[in-house]
Amino acid sequence: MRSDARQNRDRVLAAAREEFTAHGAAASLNKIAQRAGVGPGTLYRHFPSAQALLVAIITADVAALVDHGRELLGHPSPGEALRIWLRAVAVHATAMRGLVATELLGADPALAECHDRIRAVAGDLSQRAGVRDDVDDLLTVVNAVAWASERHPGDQGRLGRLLTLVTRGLP
Amino acid sequence: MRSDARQNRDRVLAAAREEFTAHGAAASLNKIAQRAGVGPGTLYRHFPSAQALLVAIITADVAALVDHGRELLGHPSPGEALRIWLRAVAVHATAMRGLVATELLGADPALAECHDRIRAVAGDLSQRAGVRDDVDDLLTVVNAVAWASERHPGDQGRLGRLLTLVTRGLP
DNA sequence: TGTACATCAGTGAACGCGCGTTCACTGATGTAC
DNA sequence: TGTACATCAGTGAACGCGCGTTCACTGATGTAC
Repeated sequence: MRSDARQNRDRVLAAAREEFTAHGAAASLNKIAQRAGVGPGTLYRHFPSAQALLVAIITADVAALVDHGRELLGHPSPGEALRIWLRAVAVHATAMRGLVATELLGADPALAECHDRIRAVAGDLSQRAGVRDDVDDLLTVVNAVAWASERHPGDQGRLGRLLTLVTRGLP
Repeated sequence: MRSDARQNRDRVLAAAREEFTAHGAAASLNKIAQRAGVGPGTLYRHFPSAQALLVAIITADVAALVDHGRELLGHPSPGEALRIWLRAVAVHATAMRGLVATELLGADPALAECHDRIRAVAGDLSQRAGVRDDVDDLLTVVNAVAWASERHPGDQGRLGRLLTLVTRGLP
């Protein structure tokens, strides 16, 4: 890839991250291009749709999350490891303003793979901690709580309290 | 109020309920008017903004919810009463596609009153059940779970499972 | 190292679209007699 | 009961707006010599 192209691609990705964080699903592609300092055509050259943009952002986040989870498999306290990782998942979800699961992200195969990778790690950590709940249910609750706590940006401790509330029933 | 005006107002409200349920915050006022069989001007005559529409819908729902909660104060099992009512809250939230807390519903005083009334009932039921968590946190979690389970319409039992998961730590 | 040029990325005005919203006009309602 | 009329609700074409998206054109890059 040509050097200017890579640079613009990176700038678009950074701008998209900011816009999605600020406006969630209501983010505008024209504004992302404007914020990145490129024409709308340039954005489309790199990402044919808003979904493609999101996929690129989320794929990177998920890779980091999966690595983190794998490391936590060696944590001395399995229950604690699960809680730490679920919190990291929540923070990731928060950064995208609940977009993780919005309609925008319908049927993209790359996202399905992201989901599978997250679920696999969640499954490993859960099993090690002796949790018997459905892994999807657990992740859904964590995402839901993340989404909810985003909407009270003034209340810093809320995410922590909500996570404590919902994970209190775990072993 | 003139009889035709009341009839149209009711039809707009019914149409709005359907559109908000189907499309959440992305519902279109023009489409609501169309569905109700009135011109857009008629909608505006009754409700000057989307927020006014939502306030009218939610106020009615909340009144029913509060009545239900008051009745449950006489339930023989306080813990069970709280669970039943939280489930009703979740179902109400589900009907509005997570709109209950969207930006659309910013600073309307009528909504603040709705919130206060819900919180009061939640507080009474919680106290009776010996729950020591912050009432707002509890309601937030329930709303979050409702929001999350909406997005899996195929999975009927999900809402119940999620509620069980998050209320398992309660007395 | 210097230059010519093919390639491909970037540009941004312009398009069609559906949105929220308005307002001059029409018409139904309900009242006064 | 019947009629005239004032009131106010309903209409819907039209407006401006910002959106996603396109495409003919410009210009930067990197390579071949």
